[in-house]
Amino acid sequence: MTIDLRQLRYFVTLADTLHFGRAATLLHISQPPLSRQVAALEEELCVSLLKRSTRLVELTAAGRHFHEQAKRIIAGLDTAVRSTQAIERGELGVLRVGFTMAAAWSVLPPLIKRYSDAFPQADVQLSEVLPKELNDALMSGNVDVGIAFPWQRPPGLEYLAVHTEPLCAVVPSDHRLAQGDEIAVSDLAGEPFITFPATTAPALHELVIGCCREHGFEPRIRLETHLQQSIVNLVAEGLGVSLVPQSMSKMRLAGAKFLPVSGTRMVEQGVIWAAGNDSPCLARFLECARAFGGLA
Amino acid sequence: MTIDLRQLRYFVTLADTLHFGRAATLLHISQPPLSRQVAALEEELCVSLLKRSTRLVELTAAGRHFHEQAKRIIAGLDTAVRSTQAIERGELGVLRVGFTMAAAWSVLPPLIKRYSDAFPQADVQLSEVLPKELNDALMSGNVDVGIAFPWQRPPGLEYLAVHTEPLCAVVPSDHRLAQGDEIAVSDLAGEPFITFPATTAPALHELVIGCCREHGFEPRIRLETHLQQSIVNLVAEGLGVSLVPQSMSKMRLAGAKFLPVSGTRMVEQGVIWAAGNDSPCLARFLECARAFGGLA
DNA sequence: ATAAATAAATACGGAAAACGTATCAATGAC
DNA sequence: GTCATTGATACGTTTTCCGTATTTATTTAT
Repeated sequence: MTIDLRQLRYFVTLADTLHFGRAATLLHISQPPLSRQVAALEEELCVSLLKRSTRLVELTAAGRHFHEQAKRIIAGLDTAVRSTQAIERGELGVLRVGFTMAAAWSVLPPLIKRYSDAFPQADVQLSEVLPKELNDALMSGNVDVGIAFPWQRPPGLEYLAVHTEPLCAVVPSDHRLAQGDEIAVSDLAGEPFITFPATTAPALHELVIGCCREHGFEPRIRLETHLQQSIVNLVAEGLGVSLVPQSMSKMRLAGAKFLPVSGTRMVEQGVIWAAGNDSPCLARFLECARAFGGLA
Repeated sequence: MTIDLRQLRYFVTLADTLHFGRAATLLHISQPPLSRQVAALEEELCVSLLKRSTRLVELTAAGRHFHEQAKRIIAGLDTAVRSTQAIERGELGVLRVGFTMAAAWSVLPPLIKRYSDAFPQADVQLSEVLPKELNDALMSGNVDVGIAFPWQRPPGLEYLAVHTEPLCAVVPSDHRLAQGDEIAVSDLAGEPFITFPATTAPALHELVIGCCREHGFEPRIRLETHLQQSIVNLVAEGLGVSLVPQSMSKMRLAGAKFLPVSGTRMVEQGVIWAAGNDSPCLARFLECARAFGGLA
């Protein structure tokens, strides 16, 4: 089958006008090639599509059907071209985002909103990943971009910081420190600590411990929990205190009080992606991330 | 947009194999034209579909999408070709059949069954028409073929007989004639007649009256009814007798008895169509009708 | 590190296809 | 009966496309 799209276009115009001369004019060709191409199409189909007389051209039943089909095919190609171009521009497609819980409380929502507003046709697939799993997910191509606290990243992964914030303390509401407004890190010396788990979030874990050591004491770690957000729950139960990213204070919970802390280290969140990933959606997302980081 | 189906076919094969040389072999061309056509396609789309190195060819995100779309378009053309050919052969399409009530009791069911069995994909649209309306419906193209008793037909309409049957008498069950098995037409002389209506079924009306006159009496017409099948109902109520096509005796009804009648005229049923109607479904149907008439 | 091999792109000459002008044939109007 | 209209056909020209040969780049093997 050697049917040509040109033959379909010619036939559709002819079927629309039912006049070889006028159809040829619309197609910006002369009449003879139109006659020939349509005849060739009928030959290839082994179907007579038109009933011709020198005075009148009309479609056969098969011609009417093929007219509809040809229009559908041409329109389908047109939409295929448009959608393909939209995909290359990154306006259409899928962006798989892997985020950590710490990011979910801070930078994730506004960043995703910015991107989704800019590219409403892109399909954003969010999935929570454990920090230690993020690198693998990025390298294997299971996610396009990670949003997380930076950690050791293997060659081939790029990083861009988009957000920094201080740590803050969270203490039980009936704790003596809960009376004041702002505390120092050293005020927490001797308190039982509930920390981010070293196994799944080693970066945040070390940040908190390093912050304490910088201020002259070794934190007494009482609990670690695999679910980061339950740190606040455990504090509210009176089991200890913790240092968490300030954005977690949005999680208002009876029994827990968040306090600003002077002189803490900063928590940084950023986007991580595979350098070899040429997904157009990723490129557009990174533009958003750069702009977002610029105004932070 | 001057995209060519050949370019789609070339691209699909290339995307399937991800190897210019092997794809060219599958397409029975050499490698350079394949490179050129694919490059031309990308040029026309303004989209890079493939990431090439001299060692490795892979699809971009846009290329993966266009691959799917191109396959869909090519498959769509293929089915369009097949269905168009099926339409020309008369295997697919619509056949609009206009039938009269007399035909519905005799020739219509087996003829339609024969046709539907032979062409199960054809869509048969049955509609009852009054005999006097049939010619107009055929000439205007509202129906493709009529099944009816033959009547005056204008030039441009063709007719083919497919079925003949005798008339039979229908009398009330308690009528004196209901005792015997077969009667003569003249036995009905003097009986009140219920006939086919002269206005809507003039041909059958005249057949019955002519049959009586042939046997030496003028029927005393008591009733005519626009609904032909109600003739039997009225006979069952004891209002009179009638001569109807024998096939109507399939309509078993308490109170009415059908009796063979010797020496009646024959009722003929046939198909009627417009000579200029080149519907392939009609052509196939007429072949069925000819075969059906041949074995009757 | 160098050489060989592999794969895609490019150059160029010839073949095939498509187009346009001119013409023919058929049909309907005056 | 003549003319105008319309689609098909003939033929020369232009364009496009293909195939062979070559180039370029990258990977593998020595």
